[in-house]
Amino acid sequence: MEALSMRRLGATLGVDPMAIYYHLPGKRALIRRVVESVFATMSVPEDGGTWQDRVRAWGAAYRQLALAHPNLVLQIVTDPAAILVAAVQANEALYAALEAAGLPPEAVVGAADLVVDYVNGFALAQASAPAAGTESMRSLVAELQRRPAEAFPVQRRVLGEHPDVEGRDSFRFGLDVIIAGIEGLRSRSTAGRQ
Amino acid sequence: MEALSMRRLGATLGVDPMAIYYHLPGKRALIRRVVESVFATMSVPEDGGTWQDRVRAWGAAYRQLALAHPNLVLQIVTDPAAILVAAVQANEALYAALEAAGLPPEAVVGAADLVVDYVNGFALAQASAPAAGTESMRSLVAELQRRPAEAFPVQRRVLGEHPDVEGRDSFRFGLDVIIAGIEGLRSRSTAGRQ
DNA sequence: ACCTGAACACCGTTCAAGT
DNA sequence: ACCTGAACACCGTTCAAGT
Repeated sequence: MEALSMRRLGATLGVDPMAIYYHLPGKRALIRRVVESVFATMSVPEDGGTWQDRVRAWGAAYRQLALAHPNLVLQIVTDPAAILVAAVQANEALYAALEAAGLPPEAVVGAADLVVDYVNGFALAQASAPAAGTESMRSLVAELQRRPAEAFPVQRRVLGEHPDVEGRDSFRFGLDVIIAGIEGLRSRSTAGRQ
Repeated sequence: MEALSMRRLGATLGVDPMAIYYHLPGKRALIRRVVESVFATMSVPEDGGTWQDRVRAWGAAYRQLALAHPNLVLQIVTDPAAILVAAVQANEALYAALEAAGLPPEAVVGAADLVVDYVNGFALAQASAPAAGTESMRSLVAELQRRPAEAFPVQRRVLGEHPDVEGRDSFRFGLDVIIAGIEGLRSRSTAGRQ
């Protein structure tokens, strides 16, 4: 996706590449516009279900968006202004779900950042995964085998014992662990039970 | 840090830029070598303390490395082969800590991926933060004010009520929530208590 | 074995000029 | 108001050639 160059864009528009500079101040501005319009696309079902389900729904929506537009996450994470645009657009539903969990404001912010950072990290790892599927599990094992036999014993042991990693959804797994952690926060911060 | 170009590297080595191609097959190979040598630098104290402390120590070490070499995380996450090199190097200590927590192998893998994805997401967000300090909190508020007043009500409310976000370490906060979530996994997967 | 230099096919961005 | 074209200062990589 260096396919998006000013010159190529100009070419596919059948226009002199430099015409773009009349409409936008530069390439970063172009990317910000793309980010903005893609995130306007992200629809996460408001309300309905527990706050846990709403966080999961948010995660699923973000992930779907990242899958539909690989490299986009990279562009976002690379440009402070794009981060802002994306964050403001996407965070609303997430904040709402976490507020519904009964968290105090600073915990809502902290928990939302955690979820966003995780989801971005996951999306990036997945975007540049060698082959889809086992999410680089096989290649990790292969890399280990290329190293001296006595190195990295724990990874060898754990990965040697690994059962079918095929069948599991590691995104969902991570998100569920995070949600469990947030549940702990909740009981710590609320006086009674709710 | 597009400062690392083959031509510039050649120049600072006082050598024809193309001489590099005799030693390495291309720029990606160069970056992989850099990643490899930087990660060889990452030292996380083996043993000592609870598994929770060891996970925190690992997180702190990774974070320090990311702070010392901003853009590096971006290069890693951008190149499948670099991911492998970095993962194999860094994951050993993390796997060891999670194994010590008494998790079954597939949970060790899942939890390690979660921690790594979070830490990468955090590092990337921080690397391109506009101004250090509040971690883009101020600019998020500013961005909100540039939008129509009726938009994004939840974010306005929560961020309006936010107390001193200055004083808190949001990396540590997120990591602790994750650790709490992993503790939940543990009690679910072990027969007795340990 | 190691380095050089010219060349190729690209970039983003500027600036003066055209309609 | 909107587009063009030449130019500038870069990229990564190839390939034949030098020592």
